[in-house]
Parts: sequence; structure tokens; C-alpha cells
Amino acid sequence: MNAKQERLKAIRHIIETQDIESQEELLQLLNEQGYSTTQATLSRDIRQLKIAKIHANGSYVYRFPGHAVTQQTQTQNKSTQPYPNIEFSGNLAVVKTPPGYAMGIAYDIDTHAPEEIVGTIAGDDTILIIPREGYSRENVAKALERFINR
Amino acid sequence: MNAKQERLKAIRHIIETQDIESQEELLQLLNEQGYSTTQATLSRDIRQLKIAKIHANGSYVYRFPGHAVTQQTQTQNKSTQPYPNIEFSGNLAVVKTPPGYAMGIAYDIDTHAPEEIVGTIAGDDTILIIPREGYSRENVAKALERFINR
DNA sequence: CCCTAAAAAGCATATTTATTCATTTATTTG
DNA sequence: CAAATAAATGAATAAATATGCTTTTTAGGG
Repeated sequence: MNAKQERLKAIRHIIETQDIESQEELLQLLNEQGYSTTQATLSRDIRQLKIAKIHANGSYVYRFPGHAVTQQTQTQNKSTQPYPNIEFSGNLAVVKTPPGYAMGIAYDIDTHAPEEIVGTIAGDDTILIIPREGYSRENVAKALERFINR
Repeated sequence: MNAKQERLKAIRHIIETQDIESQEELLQLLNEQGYSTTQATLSRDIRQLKIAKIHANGSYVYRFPGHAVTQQTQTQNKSTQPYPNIEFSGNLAVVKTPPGYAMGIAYDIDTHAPEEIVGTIAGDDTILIIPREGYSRENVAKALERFINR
């Protein structure tokens, strides 16, 4: 196994086992393990390994992005959000309204009961929408459109 | 909605819909949309939103890390329920309060609108919290901490 | 309203990371 | 094996990002 491969392996191992905050820090650890290299090379290695510097409670940590990130990259255009008042989370949708309006609008939605909606729960300025199974976010957003644009 | 929240929303949208390679690039897009700010502020926004710069076929792209990354981070220090008033179920969180307090506390959460929360709905002694996608339970619990410890 | 404390933002700059260019080392091929 | 070519690396530096400090803005309480 050549030098580079060994180093990459060492890097992978370090990244997986501890919290590295900078390339300098990684460099030092590698030096202690007998790998002699420079920050420039680490920058290239990290790019090659597709290691990302992510944010964790205030500070920074190098991590291998999990599947999800890659997936997200592929699906990126699906999450476009054309209805600014509606936001989805899991199987639910949340509609924000001006204060005091939520109950009224939710009542409208309930009484007109679009096929896409199982039910709603309203607070003061927030409506929780429970979509019917089998409808996409897009479907639900479309169904809600006429109630929330006014 | 205040300026910062609007900007964060715009950033979120941009990050989700296109490939941003640097904060300068993002800055320019925001300027074109009428947001006037600086790179320094973007750096802080990006940290707050926990957006990561990841590697994609040779170049760099800003992305929301998916669940996997965050989960990995948080699994390490998964201790016995540190927030006794919050309980999670699926993608939802439920906060129990003393009787009559739920609306008030929910109002506080809504008005301070932590990035991690899409919205809340309160009864008398129970608040339903709808977390924003991409945030771990730990993230959400941390964000709620200051509202429920009192 | 006005005052105060906290949050947000800007500017300047430190820090970190990526890249260019020159050089060395490894690999292939005739 | 020697020459040719590609891959890897380092040093220096450019580019990108984060942060300390200060000012401005905002929100909340009287």
C-alpha cells in the first residue's frame, strides 16, 4: 500500500473517531502518528474523501456526510417551496397566518374539506394540517392555495 | 417577520434550489433579491442554519446536511433524557407545561421563532411542536431549552 | 413614548482552506 | 533500463470564511 493510501486511511480513521475542527489540527495528529505532510495535501485529501466541515453546536467538525446528504443532493429540486406560507415537516403541513386568523381559516378549510386534507388543528396564528395519505406535498399545497392566499 | 428571519428564509430557499459555491455568490444573489448584507453576516447565518459546504464532483456546494449527519453526531452523546419536559414522537415534539401555561409559552416560542421550529400549537397544558426538517431531536430540544426551563 | 438590554450587522482583520506553480516521485511503455 | 508521462507533494499565496470589536437596530418594560 502506498503512502497516499495509507494516509487517506489514517485520515478516515481519525475523522471517524474524533472531532477535528481544522486541517491544522488534523495535520498535527497525523504528524504524531508519523505521517509527514502539509496542509495543502490535506486539503486535497479531504476533498477527495468528500469529507465535509459541518456545524455542531457552535463549533466546527469534519465528518463524512451520511447517505442523506447525498440523497438530498440528488433530490435537490424536489424541495422547492413555491407556497411561502406553507411548510412541510414529515407527513404534516404547517400554515402560518396573521395573528388571530388561524381558527377562521382552518374552519374554512375544514368545511370545504378538500379531498387532500384529513383535518386541521388551529392555534392563534398557526394551522396544523394533516394531509390524507397518498397525496404529495405538491397536491396538498395546491389544495390549500385558495384558502391561504387572501 | 423581521429582516433577519426573512433573510434566513431566502437563504434556505436559495440553498435548496440551486448550487451555491461560495458565500460571495450567495451574497450576490441576495443582493439581487433586494437583501443588503455582508459576507460576515452570511457566515453567521450559515452557521446558524447549520448549512455545510460539501464536496460534489470536484467543486463545492452549500447544502443542508440530511438527518444522517446530524444523527451521527448526536448518537454519540445520547444520554438518558436530558429534557424532562419534552418528549418526541415521530417528527413531533410535545412539551408539557403547568396548567394554563401552554399558550403563553407557545407564544414565546413562536415570537422568538428559533430556526429549528416550524410552528407550535398549544392547548392548556400541552404544546405540540412541529420541528423543521433537517434538525435532530437534540437540536430541537436545545432550541426549546430556554423557553421551558422556568 | 423613552429608556435599557439584547440582538443584529458592519468593518476590519485573523484564521482557515484552496490553488498555482515548481519540483519530486512513481508508473508506464518501447 | 531509459525516456516519457502521469501522479503526488510542498512552498507560497490567493481565496474564502470566521471573528473581535464597535455601532446600529430592535424588542420589551416602565
